[in-house]
Formats: sequence, structure tokens, C-alpha cells
Amino acid sequence: MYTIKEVAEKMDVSEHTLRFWAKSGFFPFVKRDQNNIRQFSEDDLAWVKIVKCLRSVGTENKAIKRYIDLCIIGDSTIPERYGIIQATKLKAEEQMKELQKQLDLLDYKEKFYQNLIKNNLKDSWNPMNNIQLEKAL
Amino acid sequence: MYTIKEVAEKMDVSEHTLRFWAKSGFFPFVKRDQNNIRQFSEDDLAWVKIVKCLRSVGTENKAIKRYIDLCIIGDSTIPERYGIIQATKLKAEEQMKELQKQLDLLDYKEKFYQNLIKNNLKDSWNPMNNIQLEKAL
DNA sequence: TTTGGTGCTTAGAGTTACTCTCAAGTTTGA
DNA sequence: TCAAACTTGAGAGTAACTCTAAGCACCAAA
Repeated sequence: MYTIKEVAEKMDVSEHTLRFWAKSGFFPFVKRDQNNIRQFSEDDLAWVKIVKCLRSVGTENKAIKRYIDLCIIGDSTIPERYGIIQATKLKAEEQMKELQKQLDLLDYKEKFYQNLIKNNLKDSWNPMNNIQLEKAL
Repeated sequence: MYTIKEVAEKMDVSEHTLRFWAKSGFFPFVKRDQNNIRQFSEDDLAWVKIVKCLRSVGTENKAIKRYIDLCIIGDSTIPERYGIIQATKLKAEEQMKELQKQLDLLDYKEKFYQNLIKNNLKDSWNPMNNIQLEKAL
């Protein structure tokens, strides 16, 4: 059993966010002790994990709540949940491609500046000159 | 020369966002025609591209403005700009790893549901049963 | 026994980066 | 000439946190 603080550290999510998510109904099975303190089980950590996963690929909280609710309803919702996971995976793969593109651009920029520094900033008297160079790619 | 609508389509950024970015000072060289309509040049598109890149890896707008301002100042700021690009690239690489982790989890989940569907939902009488399975990974 | 640390709640303010609506002005095709 | 299609800036609205604060409970050390 873990306190909210321990979960925050373990899962790298802030306590504030965990409480916010809890209030949003993302952790329907977290128990409380006699002092009303949340006691996260290993099972609950798995819920945190999937919520974190869905959030990190841009799933809206409303849609996450929908997925959680489907899980609670039970096996009749398995096809819909499968669809959600498939769509989310596709979205994540798109993001992967997009991120790779941006990494390529950053890599180009990095080399561009390296070259500028290596050649000791000749032709550097005019700000616009630099901006012209900036436009590259 | 492109209107804001054309830029929006070409660069896949909404007109609203482009105006918001313009107001934030991200496109300091966009000219206007006699009716005050923005006229984006090819150079301006390059600025849109780098702004989009920085945003997509989570750079805050304040930091983007700083980078733009450094570009305008000129060559004396090249070392700082180089540092920013390097740091941004590192951050993007981290995000790549993180996204891959989440993709792995989604892939596991997908196979998990496929298996559930293939085996025709036996043992499915109890909602909790399903939740137990959900916790996997 | 008091003090410090941790945790709970509710409520509400603040933040970031959009996102959308709207009124007003301009241009253009039927 | 007039309606459709664009553009503009101002400003309201939204999502998802993020933080503060008040007020209370519990426990362990000094």
C-alpha cells in the first residue's frame, strides 16, 4: 500500500495531479484507511499507469473517464475498449513520426550553428543576414 | 506571398493559432498589404516552421519569444541560440523514449484485448474479474 | 504536552496556450 | 448591387493543471 506521496514519486506524477485525477474519477478503487487517507494498491498503480499513458499521448480527460467507466461496466465493453486502444496507438504512432521530423529539424539547426561557430561568425555585421540564415530548411 | 489561411493549410496550424503566435511576437517580419492583411513570405514560413517545432516539443511560448528575440539581436547571440537548440534536442530525444514506452504499453494492451476477444470472453461474469485483468503490466 | 510533519477536504484563484465568437471592414463574383 | 467569402482585433471561454489556504485529524519526537 502506498500513500499519495509515494505514488507521486514512484510514478512521477505530482500529488496535485493525482488528487485532480482522483476527483475526476480516474481511480475508482482506491481504498481509504480509518483516517480517510488514500491507500493505493499495486492494482491502483496500474490504473495510474494507464491514465498516465493515455494523457501523455493527448487523450482528453473526458475520454479517459469514458474508458475507465467502460472498464467498470465489464466485459460487454471489451470491443469498444479495444477500439479505443487501437485508435490511441495509431495516434501515438503518428506523434512518433511527427516528433522524428522535429528531431531532424533540430539536428539540422544544431549543425547549422556548429558550422557558424566553427567559421568564427564571418559576415555577421548585419542582423538581417543572420535572419536570412535562420530561415534555412 | 501567402494569406494566413494559406499558411494555416500549408503548415497545418490553425489560423487562430497563427494569429495568437503573431500577437506573441513570433513572426516579427510579416508584412501587411494596403488593407492590413498579413502577407507571409517564404522566409516567414521558415519562422512558422521553427516555432511549430519548438512548440511541439513542449517549449514554452516565453522561451520561444526569447529565441526569436535572440535571432533578431544578431550574431552575438549565436552561442546562446546554439545552447537552446542543443537542450531542445535533448528534451525531444527524452520524449521519444517516453513515447516509445507508452507505445509499448498500448501494444501490450491491444494484444491483451485481442486475446480476450479471440477466446470469446470466458470468465467474464464478474466486473471485478475484468478489472483484475486490466491491471496487467 | 506541545510541536512538527503528513495527510485529508473544499473552495477558489492563477496559469498556459490555445480556441472560439463576434462585429466591422474589404473584396469579388453573379 | 448585393451577398458570399475573407480578414482583422478584441475579448470571452476552455482544458488541465497548479497552487494556496483554511480547517481538521493523526502520530511521533522533544
